[in-house]
Amino acid sequence: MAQSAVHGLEPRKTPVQARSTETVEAIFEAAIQVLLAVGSARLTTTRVAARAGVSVGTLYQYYPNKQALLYAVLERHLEGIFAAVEQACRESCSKPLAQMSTALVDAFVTAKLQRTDVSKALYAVHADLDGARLVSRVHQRAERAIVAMLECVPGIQKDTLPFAARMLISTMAGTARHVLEAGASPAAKRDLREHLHLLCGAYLERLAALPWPERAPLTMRNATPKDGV
Amino acid sequence: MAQSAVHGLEPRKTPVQARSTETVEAIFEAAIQVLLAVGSARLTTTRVAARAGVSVGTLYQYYPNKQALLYAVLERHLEGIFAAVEQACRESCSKPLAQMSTALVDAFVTAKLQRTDVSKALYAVHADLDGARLVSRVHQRAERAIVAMLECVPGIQKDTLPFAARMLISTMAGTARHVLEAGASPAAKRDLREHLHLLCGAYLERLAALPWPERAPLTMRNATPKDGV
DNA sequence: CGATTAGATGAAGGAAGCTTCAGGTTTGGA
DNA sequence: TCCAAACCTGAAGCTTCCTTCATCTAATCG
Repeated sequence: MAQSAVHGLEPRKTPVQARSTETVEAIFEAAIQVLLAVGSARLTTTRVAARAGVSVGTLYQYYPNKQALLYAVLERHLEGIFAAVEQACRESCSKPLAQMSTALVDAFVTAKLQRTDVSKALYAVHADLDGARLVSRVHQRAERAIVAMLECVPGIQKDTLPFAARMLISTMAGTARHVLEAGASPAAKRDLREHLHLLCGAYLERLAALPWPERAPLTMRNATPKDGV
Repeated sequence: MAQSAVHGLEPRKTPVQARSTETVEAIFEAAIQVLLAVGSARLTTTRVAARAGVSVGTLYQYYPNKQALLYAVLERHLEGIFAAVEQACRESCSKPLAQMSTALVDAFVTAKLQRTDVSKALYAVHADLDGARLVSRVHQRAERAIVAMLECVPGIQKDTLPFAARMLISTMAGTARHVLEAGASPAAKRDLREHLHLLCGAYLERLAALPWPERAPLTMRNATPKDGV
């Protein structure tokens, strides 16, 4: 279950009896509810506890502090999304490039837009926590999966793949965020998916068609002036 | 100077004498300094005032509250970046598609990565303030500029342009954010620029090559199953 | 050179909310 | 049944920080 690699955010105590297992889950769900109801800025531990039907003290028995609680929520959310991405990558390994792209985009978009409200609310949490570290950890797994998938493409430049994977992830994340923060109308959701198909498809095909350089790959160490695409 | 369209964030008093003009600027700069020094979460009005060499009371004479101050900082930052983008669009109107893409990417990347530390620190501010509204206002201007530029491309589907422009902006913003939050090494900066050239170039060329549909544009109302890119 | 306006001060009020802990209740096994 | 461990309670301590305002100094003008 992906050990939290951040100090001070580990659960304080692990539930033993069934009663407390339910309590912990109730607190977790309540955190999401409160997030949706009043937003990240006005989310307080007391409010979360009240919503969960327990007292604050109980909350602090399982989460050492407010951050830890929010961290757990964010973590589960991200895990869900990138698990979907990883699976799509695994399943598309032997397929043609265009289908890889489509599968990747569809997996991400579907997962990310499943619970529009939650996705949106969690952007604020991400900032509070300095979620960058968590995000980068989760992204890294997705990145590896994408690289593994793309390595199956014949003739592709392998050394560009890690950064290309990061580009794909951050492009999908960035555009989705934009759509979410703008309200995520049904039309926008549809457009997002279709344009991402175009965008990622075109990018990957161009990457695959890139000529093999003699000595200087795309990520070159020796500075030569850039001239055009 | 782009009237702040958000209530309660307007300056409380406008400097009249030269002395106070300097004070206001000092406070503004101090806010950035403190942001870089201790981060958004630990930025307090007292700290900012101290760094500016004035007392808290003075700060509150010009900024009605802490948010207003941070809003001003974020606003100037975004204005700077998207002014560069707008200019690039204006200058590339008659050029070929590939050069449009390159100019757009270069303008954005150069502006955004100019002050890596500031860009990075402001992500937290964006969240505190619900900067989404501000961002969308600034993005809208950039979007219009991009659309105007792309409309010069012969044979391109005009009705896809607004969303395409949003895709370009949010792609650039998303990938840049990723690079910034990962530390923005020189290598990553270089890769970002070059991959954005590939990505945006490929996307735009594909958009331009899109066949004109009979009745159903890309944003179609009647659901037909998707089959491949 | 007064009078008036602009600008600056910073101690203190006050709100908000995280976290603790001393003491109660429930559970489950012996 | 009885006890120890698990679990729960919630008032209160404590910290942090935003914001105000009565008061003081500096600039400007007739």
